[in-house]
Amino acid sequence: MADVAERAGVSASTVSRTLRGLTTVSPEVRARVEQAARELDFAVSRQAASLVTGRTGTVAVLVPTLNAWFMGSALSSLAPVLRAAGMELTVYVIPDLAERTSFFDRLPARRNADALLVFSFDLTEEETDRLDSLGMPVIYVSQHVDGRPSVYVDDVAGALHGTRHLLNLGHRRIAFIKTVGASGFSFSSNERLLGYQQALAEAGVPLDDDLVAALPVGDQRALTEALGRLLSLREPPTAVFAEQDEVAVAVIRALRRTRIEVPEQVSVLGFDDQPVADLFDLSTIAQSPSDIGHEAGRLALKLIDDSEPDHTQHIVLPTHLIPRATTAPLHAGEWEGDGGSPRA
Amino acid sequence: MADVAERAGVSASTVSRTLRGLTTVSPEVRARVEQAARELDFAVSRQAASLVTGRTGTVAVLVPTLNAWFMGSALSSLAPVLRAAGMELTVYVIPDLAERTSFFDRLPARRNADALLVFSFDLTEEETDRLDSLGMPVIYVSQHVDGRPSVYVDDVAGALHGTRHLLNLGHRRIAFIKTVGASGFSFSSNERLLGYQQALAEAGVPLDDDLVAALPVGDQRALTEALGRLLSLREPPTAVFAEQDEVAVAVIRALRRTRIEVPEQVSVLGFDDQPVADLFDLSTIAQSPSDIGHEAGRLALKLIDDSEPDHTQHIVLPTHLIPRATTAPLHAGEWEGDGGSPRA
DNA sequence: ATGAAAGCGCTAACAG
DNA sequence: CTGTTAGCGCTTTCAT
Repeated sequence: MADVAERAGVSASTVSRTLRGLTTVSPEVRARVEQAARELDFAVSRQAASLVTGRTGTVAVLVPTLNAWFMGSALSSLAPVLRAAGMELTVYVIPDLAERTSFFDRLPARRNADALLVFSFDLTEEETDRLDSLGMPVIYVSQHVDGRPSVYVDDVAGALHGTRHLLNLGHRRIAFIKTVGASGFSFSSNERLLGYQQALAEAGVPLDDDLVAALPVGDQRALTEALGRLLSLREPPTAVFAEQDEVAVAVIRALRRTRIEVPEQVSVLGFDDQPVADLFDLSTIAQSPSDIGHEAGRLALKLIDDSEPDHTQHIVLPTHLIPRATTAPLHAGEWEGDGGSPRA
Repeated sequence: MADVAERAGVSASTVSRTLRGLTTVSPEVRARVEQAARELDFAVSRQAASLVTGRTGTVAVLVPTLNAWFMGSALSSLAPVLRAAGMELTVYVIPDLAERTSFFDRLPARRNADALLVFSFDLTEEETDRLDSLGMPVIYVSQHVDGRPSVYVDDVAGALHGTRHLLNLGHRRIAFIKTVGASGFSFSSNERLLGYQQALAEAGVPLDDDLVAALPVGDQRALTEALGRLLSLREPPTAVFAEQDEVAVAVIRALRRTRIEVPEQVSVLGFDDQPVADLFDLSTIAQSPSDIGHEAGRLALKLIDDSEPDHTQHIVLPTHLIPRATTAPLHAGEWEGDGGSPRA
């Protein structure tokens, strides 16, 4: 910066003021400085700047993985929001318990970011408390944490609408497949199960624990077993609501492999509306991770600027049903429904 | 840090030495300092440290998007490599031309990272030159750039093997579907086309431009049109080699919609081995983005430490054919092949 | 093995 | 509107 100052024939302060866009610089001086800076390919060192401002110009995100549709979409739309505000994005990927422990132990984000966005983790209260000690706004994304700012979709309503859709099609025996994350990571499972149960209750359909399965996403064997359990019930389900599209697709493939037709004999409904849902013509509950990312970014910027950190913000985004080809009226199929005609 | 020093009853220098793991600290003092640091939840400010060391402790990556299988996998495996070395990961997402221009204009990474990893961009020579001026190692990932360190898979060999596989199955009319990225971003298209052509040449099969189509990924309409062109050729292809799994899957869906059986009538081969390939039982050429990410990370760390930046490193990773259910011998189908029996 | 002192590059008062 | 001065929190000589 001294070089630029010398070249422009001004003091370092003036260069600083110019480069930060302060208005208290005369046009001609500004021009000289900008030219000098350009000629020298000068860029301000965030390091040095933040040393004195106390702000790092960086937003950190904590994610379980980057290798997932949700994270990819959310971060892809979070990034431009930050960029537009001149902020950098640094990413902490915490794929397993060991890394998780180490992260919460050392809190490397401390002093190295102005805000932290925590994605999709099912945190213990201890961990949340620990994050409170970070000395920066912490925003919880895709999860509701009481008393802390969060951005998430209304999972209960989503699952409620999905289940209603199946009920409206005449289904009464509706299975629900929960996803249990590996090593303590969880998604919005519980909320979605709640929505499912709520819909059944309001329709007067009795809950049946046998219809609820929980399995790790991507575990083919567990899925097959769970499906086997469902199909061998005295009253097997005529519809399956999977809490994630990926699982729904696996269900479809497994059923078709057994020559059980979807949706003629069993309807299948997913949740997410990932690209794969379209490829499989999967009916599903759509959520928009890019909206989530966008909102989370805006909220982060706001909280960074806010001097009043008291008013806890909750941003709840909507979901909506995308009816495609894997859900159909009960009687359209030939499976034995309540009153339908049995089949060989 | 002064607080820690006071609490441990030592000087700031000693705290610094301890926290950086230097050996020149007596065990007892080390213990005192570590305890004090822990009690005060102290974390070193990278900002202040880098001001004097000249190193930021950060690796930057430049990606066109995060919303893609390749990036997600690569970054998910890059991250732990950096973490293990105590480095942070900052991400620049450049989704469009405007952001691209602005990035190369301002080069925000300057002075704010110790190395830059450039993913999957088809850079102009001007841009590459500009990056050279960054004053840090720049590593090109998933692309070969002459004279600069890069990490990529052998696309030529991959496409060569894929095409050979189809040739070995008896196919002679093999279409190739290239992908053209939006707004100047390109993937390894050209290399793959080259491998395809090479395989045909070595088998003595004449090249036919009519069999090569180029379309933007995700453009349903363009795909349908391209397919229409292929299917209305005097000698239509009996196999389609798509340069990306996503396109291959779209091809399969389009063909089946028209009641053209895959692979009985037309074989389809992809490239990548994304999860969706497995879901569609797609034969494909596998590449491993996680290996790429891993190697890129290691290379970055190495170049950061190296004082000798002369020996340009190129890391070329292998691909391999994953034969699944969408490629089959020519005569297994009923389409009119060269000598096959025509069908109604 | 430890401490004292200097200074990394910048911004924030404060003068003028 | 611009320059001067004093640090921000750390690492690094250089002593001891």
